[in-house]
Amino acid sequence: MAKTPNSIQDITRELDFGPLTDLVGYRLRKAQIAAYQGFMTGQDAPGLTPGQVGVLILIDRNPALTQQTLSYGIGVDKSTLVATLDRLTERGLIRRVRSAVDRRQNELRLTPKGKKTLHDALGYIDRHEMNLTSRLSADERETLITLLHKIG
Amino acid sequence: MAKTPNSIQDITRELDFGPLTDLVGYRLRKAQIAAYQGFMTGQDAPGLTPGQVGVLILIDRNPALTQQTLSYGIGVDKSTLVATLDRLTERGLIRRVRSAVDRRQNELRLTPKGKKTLHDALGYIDRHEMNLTSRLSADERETLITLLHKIG
DNA sequence: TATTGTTATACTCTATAACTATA
DNA sequence: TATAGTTATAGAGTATAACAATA
Repeated sequence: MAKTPNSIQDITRELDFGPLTDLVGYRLRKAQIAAYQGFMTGQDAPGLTPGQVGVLILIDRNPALTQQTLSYGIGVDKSTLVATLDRLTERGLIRRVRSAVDRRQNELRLTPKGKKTLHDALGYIDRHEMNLTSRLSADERETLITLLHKIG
Repeated sequence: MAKTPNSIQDITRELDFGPLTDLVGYRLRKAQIAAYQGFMTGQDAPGLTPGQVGVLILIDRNPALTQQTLSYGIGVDKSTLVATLDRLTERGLIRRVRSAVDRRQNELRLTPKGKKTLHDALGYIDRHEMNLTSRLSADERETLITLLHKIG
C-alpha cells in the first residue's frame, strides 16, 4: 500500500517547514494559538476570551482603575478598549462609575455578577493551565514561565 | 518627593496583574507580541510580516505546493490565503502556476525576486532571533524551543 | 491648552457560504 | 458529485483623528 495522506495532520506532517520548525518566534505563535483555542473550547469555558478575563482581573485588583490606565496595562489603545468594556457592561459584569475627583474619568468596578464570573473564571484558568502544560513537569512549567518573562 | 508615575512603564509597573503574571497563556501572548513587534520594527526589517515570510519559506521548500495544502500547513482557511497570495504576487515575489496534472490547482512558486527576498529575510530572521533571545543562553534558548514544542 | 472617554473611520485577519471551473 | 480556488460578506481586533466634557 502506498502512503496516501488523507487527514490534515498527514499533509501537515509531510510538509517541509525548514527553519520555521525551531524558530522561537514561530513556536511562540503556534503555542499561543493552541493556548487560545484550548481556552475557548475547553470543558466549562467561561464564554469570555482570555483578554476579557484579563480585564476583569485588572479591574478586580486595582481599585478605581480608569480606562486610560487599563489601556496602558493591557497595551491597547483607549479607543479599542471602549467596545470591550461595552460588551462586559452589557453582560452585567462591570460598571463605569464617573469619578468624583476628576469627572473626565470613569472608575471601573466589577458588579456582584462580575465578581462571581471572575471567581469561576479563575478556577477555569487553573484547570486550563494544567491542561495546557500537561506534557510538562512542574519544574519545566516554571522554567518556561521564567524564560518567557525574559522575552516578553 | 512623592512618587509621580509619568511614563506608561511607570503606570504599568504599579498595576497589580494578580495571577496573570505567571500564567503560561498570558506570558505566551506577551512574548508573541514582543516577537512580532520586534520583527516588524527591527533594523533592516524586510517589510513582510512573519506570516508572509513563513509562506515564502513553505513555497520555497515544497515544490508544486498547492494553495489548499499551504492553507492546511499554516492553519488558515483557503479563502483567507487568497488575499495573502495576491499581495505577494503583486509585489512580484511569487507566481501561481496552473497545474498541468489537475487544472483546478495552482502550483505556487517563488519568482527570482521572491528567492532573493526570502534569502535576505532568512538572514534577518537569524538576527531577529538572536535579538529576541538576547537575554537567554544558548542552552536556555534550546530549552525554550523544546518546551514550546510540547505546547504548540 | 491638555486629558478622558467616545465616535467615526479604516485596515487587517479570520471564517462561512456560494460560485466557477474542473475532475 | 466532489474538489481547488475565488468572491461576497461578516465579525473581531486593532489604530488614528476628531469631538465633547472637563480639568
